[in-house]
Amino acid sequence: MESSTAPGGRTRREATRQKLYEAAVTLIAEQGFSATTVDEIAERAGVAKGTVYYNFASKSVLFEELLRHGVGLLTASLREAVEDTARNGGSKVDALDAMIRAGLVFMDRYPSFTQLYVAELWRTNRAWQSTLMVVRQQAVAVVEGVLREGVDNGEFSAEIDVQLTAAALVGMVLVAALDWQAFQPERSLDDVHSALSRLLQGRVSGRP
Amino acid sequence: MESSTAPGGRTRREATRQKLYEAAVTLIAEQGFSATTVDEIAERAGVAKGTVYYNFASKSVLFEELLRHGVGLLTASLREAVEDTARNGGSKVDALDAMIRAGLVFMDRYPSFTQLYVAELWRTNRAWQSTLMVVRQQAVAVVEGVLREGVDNGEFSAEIDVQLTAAALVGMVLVAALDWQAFQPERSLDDVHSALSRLLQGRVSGRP
DNA sequence: GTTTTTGAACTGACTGGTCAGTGCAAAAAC
DNA sequence: GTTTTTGCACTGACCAGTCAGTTCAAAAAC
Repeated sequence: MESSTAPGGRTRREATRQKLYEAAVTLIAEQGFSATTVDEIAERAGVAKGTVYYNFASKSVLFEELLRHGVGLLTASLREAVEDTARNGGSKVDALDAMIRAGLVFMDRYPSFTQLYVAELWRTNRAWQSTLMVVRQQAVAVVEGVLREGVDNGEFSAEIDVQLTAAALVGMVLVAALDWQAFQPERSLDDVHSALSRLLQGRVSGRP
Repeated sequence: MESSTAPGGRTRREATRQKLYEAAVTLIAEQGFSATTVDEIAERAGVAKGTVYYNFASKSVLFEELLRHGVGLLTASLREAVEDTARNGGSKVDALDAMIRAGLVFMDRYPSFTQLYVAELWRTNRAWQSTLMVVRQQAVAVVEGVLREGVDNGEFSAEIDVQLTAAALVGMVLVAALDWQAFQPERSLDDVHSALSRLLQGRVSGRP
């Protein structure tokens, strides 16, 4: 049994799954999981309904794998940003700043995924609740790690609450990015980034 | 023929609507709008399904009025916080800090509403989209107002981006509060408040 | 020849919304 | 002060439509 590979090295099946992810992510971001029908997903992906069920056990499973896939990309991107600053001898604040930028870039590239993620994260009593917890923790842990290292090396106050501060930072970026997209999409990524940098470094009050 | 008033002076109808709001808010926060059935709402409120439609034109209308109701409470609370600090001769940073606290208190008291609001705010193509925009703006405008006044009186740097900064601040509080509730509910409100204060005032890096 | 996809038909559970009818307390009629 | 009327608030069985998931024979892709 050998899975034939398409030009890109992906199997045919993977290509189909990718199309289904892309179709599902925009539809679910717009309408929510329950309001999105499997027929719609299949139609937008340009495949037959039977194909959806050939590739995924159920609508929920498709969604769960989509979540894992997307957060995996984000986490990898955050980690890369941290490693880059470390390689260049940057401080921990630089690492946080690089992560803010990486987050903004991700949300700029995958706005639908971001919407969908925010919309589902704090729900309770849903089938994919545990999946969501796991992937969330993967991403937030990267931020927490940098904060902790900063505390250890004395760059950050020992009194900061790592967990809460990480959550607040993530929220800051998340909501600013969503507002940017929704209400002033003409702004550049650099604009948004510098506004958030300023806030991070406490340069809101006072001068320089 | 007079509309009978209950002990509190509220009409019977208003009492019923309140019960429906309360039932709807928790169910929709948990499951989302589409996944919540009118039958469920009626059952939890302890009324018949027909009563829902006697009091609201449709499921969507019930939801829209619920949104207006909830954000109205939040906005009032934020305004009050600002006025209190102004009365006591506080600075604009004090006003921001008071709003952070007011936001946390609100989210502590109405966690379900907060969940539901976040989950629906950035969706597109939904019936209540415009309602949501309006109420969001009411709330965010209070924050923007304080920032603008701070810039005018020189307390804040003239270079801050009022709109983006307001959004980021709101996001910071929102996400920190949701994470607090979801992942470490044992923490006190003061704990969370001081972590956010620290971040607001740029006391993360460095010492005191 | 094996894997994957197609597409249409079907099922059975569920859902938003409807509507004829009920209960009841205040008002009107007597 | 008793009887009758009024209309608001509520009820719950019912209906027409929708959707996730199944099935499968045939075709296409590899």
